[in-house]
Amino acid sequence: MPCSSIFRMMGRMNEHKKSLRIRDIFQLEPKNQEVPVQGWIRTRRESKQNIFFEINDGSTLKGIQVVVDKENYGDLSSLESANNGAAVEVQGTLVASPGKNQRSELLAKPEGIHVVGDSPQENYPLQKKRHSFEFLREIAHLRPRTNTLGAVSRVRNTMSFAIHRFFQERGFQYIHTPIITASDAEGAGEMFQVTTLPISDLAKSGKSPDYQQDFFGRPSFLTVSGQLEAEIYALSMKNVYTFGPTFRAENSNTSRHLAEFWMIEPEMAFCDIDCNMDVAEDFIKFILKTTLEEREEDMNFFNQWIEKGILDSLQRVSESTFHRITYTEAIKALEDSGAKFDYPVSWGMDLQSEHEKYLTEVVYKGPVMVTDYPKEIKAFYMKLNDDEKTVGALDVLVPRLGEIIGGSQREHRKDVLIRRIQEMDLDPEDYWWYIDLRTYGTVPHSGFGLGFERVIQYVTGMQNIRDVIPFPRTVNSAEF
RNA sequence: UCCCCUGUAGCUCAGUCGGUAGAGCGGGUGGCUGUUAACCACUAGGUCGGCGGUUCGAGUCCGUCCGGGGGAGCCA
Repeated sequence: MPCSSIFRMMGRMNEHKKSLRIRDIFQLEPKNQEVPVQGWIRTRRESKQNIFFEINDGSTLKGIQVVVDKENYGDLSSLESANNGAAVEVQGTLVASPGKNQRSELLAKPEGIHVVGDSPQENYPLQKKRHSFEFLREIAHLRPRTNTLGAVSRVRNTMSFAIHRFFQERGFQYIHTPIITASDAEGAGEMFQVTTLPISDLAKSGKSPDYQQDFFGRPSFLTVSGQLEAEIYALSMKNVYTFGPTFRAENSNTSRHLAEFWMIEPEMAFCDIDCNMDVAEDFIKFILKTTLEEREEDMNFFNQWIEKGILDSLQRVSESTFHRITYTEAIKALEDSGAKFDYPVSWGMDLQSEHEKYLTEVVYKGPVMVTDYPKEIKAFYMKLNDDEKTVGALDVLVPRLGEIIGGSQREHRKDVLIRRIQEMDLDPEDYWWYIDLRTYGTVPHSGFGLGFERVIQYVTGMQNIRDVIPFPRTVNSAEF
């Protein structure tokens, strides 16, 4: 181990004098040194001479084996409550393990195991076997103690930091865009209303609400996107990104939707659609590589138990060059394929998920970036192309998941922007500050958004989005 | 929101033609073993999601409500 790691580890030890994390202990050469451990018991097995515990503290997938030598331990009755789920502190010595499945293990010192909090076995819900994810969702307060949810949690943490690192290393500023917005015209889906008006009383009285009496003096909502605000900062900081919670009140109950999710939205000034694609491609590859490198144990677990072959698949994508095609070329490729689709292909339609999958999995066998969609099926703020028919939209499609990124070059020409707002039957007055940015120092700029949980699903292979966020909020579900 | 599936022991499920309930795991007890999803034996554990209907009789058939899952749409 390099000196720097040892110093870091000693630093951690001094901060938390009582124990090392199990991840750090596994890095040590076993030579009978004293090592304290704090964690929760995953399994207990007993033999004639020994009791074996596996202790997990969340720092690794596999816990450390603690061995009790029954003859020399002393009072064994204190271990009666050392059962699955119990919190324990262990004083032991680190020794090489004669067993097959671990390099080192902890030999408990006499009376060296202290049960801090016991765990009655009659009703402890977590058993030493596979549980359904549906069941685990009902015990979201205990599910991070399982192998899968623990691995998801560590991968999620690593990916969060990889995302920040990607942008920070490239000089992007992290911008905190507002959670509450008074604009209901962002057009990205149903919004949750935020109010301090006494709605129960209003309902009884039958009166309609007077929003001038509401907290902000006007209707307000939870944000569905930080993009418009991110554009403000991009037009002064050049490169910025947001990474925060986002809310959609859609009544959709699927394995890919949440009412509350985390979204990443970079926004770059002096950046056209090609520049946008460069950043998006580098971004995806960076996250994949970092996760594969830094979470090897967890990723092997997903590869074995959740989605066979996912390691190879992610590795390939992280080293590939993404295909770049226009919407028009995509439509032609689908038409020429001769494949039968539930939704027939024609220019002007939006690509359905079956089409996206066909493009990535059959036609190009890898990630595809599709640009220049018909203006009718995209938002008003996307830059109108010279053909007046298409806009500078960008979708990044990957095998297995489909669309992972949606973005565009933004319309930076004031007159065109106003015209597009009017064409969409929106009121330019509502966007006065957005238009103002096109009056003072406007510049071509671009950005994209991606749902953090979707990316975690893609990387882990987890089927249901509710299992990659600690506390999922969906229709009729906000327990915990 | 639409379509399909599903609800039986703490968990995962079986339950035939309508005749008052079964397995594995988990729990408890005992045994065996440097064990590792440990193993073996015994044992306890059920208002079959709720309500209503058909029937001599409903876990089983019908209606309805509630919960869960999958797919679609929409999206991230």
